[in-house]
Amino acid sequence: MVYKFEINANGPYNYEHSLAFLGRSDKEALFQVNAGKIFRPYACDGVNAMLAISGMKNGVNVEVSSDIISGESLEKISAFVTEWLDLDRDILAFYNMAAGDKILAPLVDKYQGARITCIPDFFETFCWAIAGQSISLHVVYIIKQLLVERFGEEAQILGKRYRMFPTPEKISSLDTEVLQSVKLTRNKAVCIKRVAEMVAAGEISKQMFDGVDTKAAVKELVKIKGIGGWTANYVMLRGLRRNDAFPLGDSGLVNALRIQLGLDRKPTEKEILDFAAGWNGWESYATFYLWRSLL
DNA sequence: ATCCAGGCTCCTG
DNA sequence: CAGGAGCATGGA
Repeated sequence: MVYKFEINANGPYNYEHSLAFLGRSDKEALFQVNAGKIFRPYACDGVNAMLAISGMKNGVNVEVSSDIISGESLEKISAFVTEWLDLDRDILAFYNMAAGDKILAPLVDKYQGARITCIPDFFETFCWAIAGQSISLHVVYIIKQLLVERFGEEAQILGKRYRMFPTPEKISSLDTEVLQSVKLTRNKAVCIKRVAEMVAAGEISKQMFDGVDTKAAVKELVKIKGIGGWTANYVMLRGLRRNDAFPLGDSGLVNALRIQLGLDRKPTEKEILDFAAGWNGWESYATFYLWRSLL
């Protein structure tokens, strides 16, 4: 059966920007972009379905194909898509701030309606961020593919088999040597295993950071060996959907700024903080729009 | 070949 | 405390 519903974004939204970001790699393991539609196998709490997402004015259409599905499950799927594409965030305040900023003004004009592509799964966010330290995006996609293929659980959807992102329980059960075999450095393998243990044991969770400001949350996360300022802020940005996460030193951020400002060298961290002085509270979206400028 | 990728730890002076 | 090597891998 196919169930259809719409999700309206909270404020400006242009689906084309979601497509551009989601379709940036042909190595993506968890979903597919094809002819303007996003196809994603979904398996959660015993509900298996294929999602087909397409754009509409200021929102998306979602088609859910599944053998059986409850209204409650459809609501969960709606919440999942909303979180993934960041459809519920009120971004008008960001636009108001950006309009007066010499770096951001042209970007919000050019990429009107672009929203951060978030990562709804808390553990997956960590894996992506940790794996992505100091290597090119291309290689992170390869690592993600290996993680999913080798350690992800299978889900049966409409007669076909798909693999989901590995659970923290599964990853925590692996020897670090095994984890290293998916092109992770030893430190990254140890760190991912540790985070897997912590998530599986409930020592860290999204809910735990409810009401905790971003700087304090970052301070907690960097206590974990292998997680530094960049990784913690990245998790805050894409996983916990904070407005004010700022992955300083991020190579994409640095390069985008260099290009936007026409510099013949990379801006220093001090200079970046200076540029960002007026972004107060919207560093996440500022960073994402700069990333968007590199696609 | 050499350098750099959406970094972090550890060691040195 | 700043500075630099080492880590894994693939692309330019």
